[in-house]
Amino acid sequence: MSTQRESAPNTARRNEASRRAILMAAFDLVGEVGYAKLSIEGIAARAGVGKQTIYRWWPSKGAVLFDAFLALAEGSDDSSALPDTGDLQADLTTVLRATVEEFGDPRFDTPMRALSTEIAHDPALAEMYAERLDRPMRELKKERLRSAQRTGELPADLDLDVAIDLVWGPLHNRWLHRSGPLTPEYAEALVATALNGLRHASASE
Amino acid sequence: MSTQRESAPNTARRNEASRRAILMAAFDLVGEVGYAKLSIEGIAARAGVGKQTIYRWWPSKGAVLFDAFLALAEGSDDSSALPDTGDLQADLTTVLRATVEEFGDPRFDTPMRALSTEIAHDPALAEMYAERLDRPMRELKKERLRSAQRTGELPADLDLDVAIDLVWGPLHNRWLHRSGPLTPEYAEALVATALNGLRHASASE
Amino acid sequence: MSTQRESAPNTARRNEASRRAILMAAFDLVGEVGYAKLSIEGIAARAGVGKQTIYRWWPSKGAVLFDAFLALAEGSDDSSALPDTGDLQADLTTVLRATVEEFGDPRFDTPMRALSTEIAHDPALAEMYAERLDRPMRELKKERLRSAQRTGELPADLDLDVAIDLVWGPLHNRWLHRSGPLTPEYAEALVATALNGLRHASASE
Amino acid sequence: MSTQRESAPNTARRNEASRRAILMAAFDLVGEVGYAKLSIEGIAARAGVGKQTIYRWWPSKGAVLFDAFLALAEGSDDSSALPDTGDLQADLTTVLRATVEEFGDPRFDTPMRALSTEIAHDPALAEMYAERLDRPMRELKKERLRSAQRTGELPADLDLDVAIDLVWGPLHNRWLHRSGPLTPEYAEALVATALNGLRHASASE
DNA sequence: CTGTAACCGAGACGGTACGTCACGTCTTGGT
DNA sequence: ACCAAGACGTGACGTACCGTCTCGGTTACAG
Repeated sequence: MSTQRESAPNTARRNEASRRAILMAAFDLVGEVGYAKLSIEGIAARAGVGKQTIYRWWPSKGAVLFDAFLALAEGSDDSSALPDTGDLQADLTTVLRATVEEFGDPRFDTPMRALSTEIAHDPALAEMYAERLDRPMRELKKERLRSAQRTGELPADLDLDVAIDLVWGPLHNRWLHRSGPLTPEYAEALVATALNGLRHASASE
Repeated sequence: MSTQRESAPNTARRNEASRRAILMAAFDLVGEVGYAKLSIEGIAARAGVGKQTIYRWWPSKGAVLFDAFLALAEGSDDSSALPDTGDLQADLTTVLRATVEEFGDPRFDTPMRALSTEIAHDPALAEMYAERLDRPMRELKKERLRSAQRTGELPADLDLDVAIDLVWGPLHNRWLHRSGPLTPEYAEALVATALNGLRHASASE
Repeated sequence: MSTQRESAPNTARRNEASRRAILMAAFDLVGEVGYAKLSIEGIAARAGVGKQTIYRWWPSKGAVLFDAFLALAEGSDDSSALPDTGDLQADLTTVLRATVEEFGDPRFDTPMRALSTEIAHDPALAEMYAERLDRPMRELKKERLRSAQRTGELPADLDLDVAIDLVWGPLHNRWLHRSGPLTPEYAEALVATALNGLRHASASE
Repeated sequence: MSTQRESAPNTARRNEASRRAILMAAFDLVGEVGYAKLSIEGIAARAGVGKQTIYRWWPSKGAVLFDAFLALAEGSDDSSALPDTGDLQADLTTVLRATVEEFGDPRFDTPMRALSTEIAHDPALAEMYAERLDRPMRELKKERLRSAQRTGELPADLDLDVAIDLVWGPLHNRWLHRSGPLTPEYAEALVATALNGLRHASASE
């Protein structure tokens, strides 16, 4: 017996060139005109492709964009581990400072923002995002924290998911909602405070 | 000196009934059909109002929705202070647990999500949000933290903005991106870890 | 009590310039590209009008074309009577020869053909055609035949509808189906044979 | 010598089952959904055939339909002669009454209408129609008229093409354009008037 | 107490994009 | 080689809303 999906298109016959052109067009366009003005028609036109070819393979504008990100992520060396000098606070600060810088680059800011908000509205997309993009990155972060647990820098019983949320959550939040300036200093303060806790905030010095 | 907007409509002549009908229709509709399918035409029809009446007073769909929230917030007793029993961790846990519950209510979830993502794309709206909705709530939170500083529960030199981000950021983040289960236990762990810091996470017990 | 048509658009607010531009564009286009390749989009583009403006006022491509003909017919002096020299055969021959010539003109042939076949498929359109275009012309023809009845050229008890069909039907038929050459000679033979009957076909000479 | 069409497919290898399925599907579908909504895709799907198999053998939708008619006509006994009792008027009345009845049957009306209008727009098709379907029927009619010429019922110098047009043209016209009721009485009046001529219309009695 | 001007509902308008359908061409794999 | 299946680029469909623009009707201030 085989898994029988209703009228699922035959992936074997798929045109790889069109697929790539669509993904590239989607990524480029979202950076140029923003997510709100991104249209399937626009993507199709830019990619030199029929609209139906998009509708055949993706359920929504957001799904296309997501795949575009995925292709990009898989193409890059995102699989590289976080720095591990033995000094957790220094390493985290380095990473968050880099993230701050990345957020400041419009070429990343616009499409990332689009993906973030699209995910907020589409649970199916959120699931895909969690599985394919968030989980691998989260695993890298966990690895660094586990290393810190091994050296005794962090307690062994620390809930790593909470820990990661505590360090990266506020940063992502401030970026997405523009609820405050996104500076290297903020990244430093965040790491320091998260590591030491509110009660001992000045202990880092 | 007064800010002179070009051909600004005369607020005095404004029809209050229409304004309220529009705000109510916007809020109701966003809960029924979601933000993406919310349309000015739909709001106008539901409110029994001409489209022009909306375009006359609001620059965008998001602005209408924002005003709808504002009206709701001002109508409620959101201005009440956070609980202050003298035990900061207990009080914050109470507050975050309530927030978790609120996020679980679809009547709040859908419109709030809409506002959140709209803000992410519209800096002007973000500014309004920061000013009119976020700042007052943040002030209440700061007040509670200052109280804790006075009693010595928190260091006097703690950066309260970072502190607030550290406690509420991860929660809001997990809600918006559905990056994990939103449970009371998570709220508790968050408060405990944030207060004690990652290095001393088990010190709260 | 008033006649309550369901969601009928308010004719009063109608833009007359757009209406005329649409009609003209439709007529021109059908002559240029033929009925099969005539599209609402094309008409709208040529007329400088939104598609919705067409859909708002006409139920179908054929209805637009029909109105275009109607406007043309009303604009011209089609209301002029048929010639009446006292010699019925001569007069009918004159008229049919003119019709043959008209059918040979591509500027009339293409759109007329389009209207004719559209009518064949759409009973509602057929009704409109019968009422607005065919009936007036038929009345003019009847008038000429009645005059012949008065002078004794035709019997008083002749069924004029059958008579008209007999004279014009074959011509229209041969034109539409291209079932034979459309010549002045054919027009002459037709009139002679119809007037004298098959049994006495040579009696006209 | 044979007419050599460029890259004509090898008729020998043709799948007869597919051909018949296509023709049947085309005929059935045109009766079900009408000519306008008849599509190659629909025919292919209904016939269980690839689209290419249709495009390989027919140049257009109309050509398929025409072949479907042809197959039907050749399958039936349309080659039978018209009745010849010696009374021309009676015989023609019988034939036209039968035709009137046929036109009233939706199973014939819809596809016939489709073919008729398609012919009006496509000269190539018209030529095929004239050759393959119209000419044989016209020959049968002429045969009956020649018989009447032999018995002296009709003049020997009568133009038979004009005569046939005069009798059948008005009927076909009224059917196609719905320009009046299609009744047995109309058939009778038509025959009588055509035979006797307008000038002696009452002479048949 | 009465213009008159702004606001109001309604909705037509020129547009853009939607998501679907069918076109005619093409490629793949099976017989 | 022909066939079924169906992906492809193309283009039109008919619908939904966009934001702008009259159109009368109705307030509410100004002369």
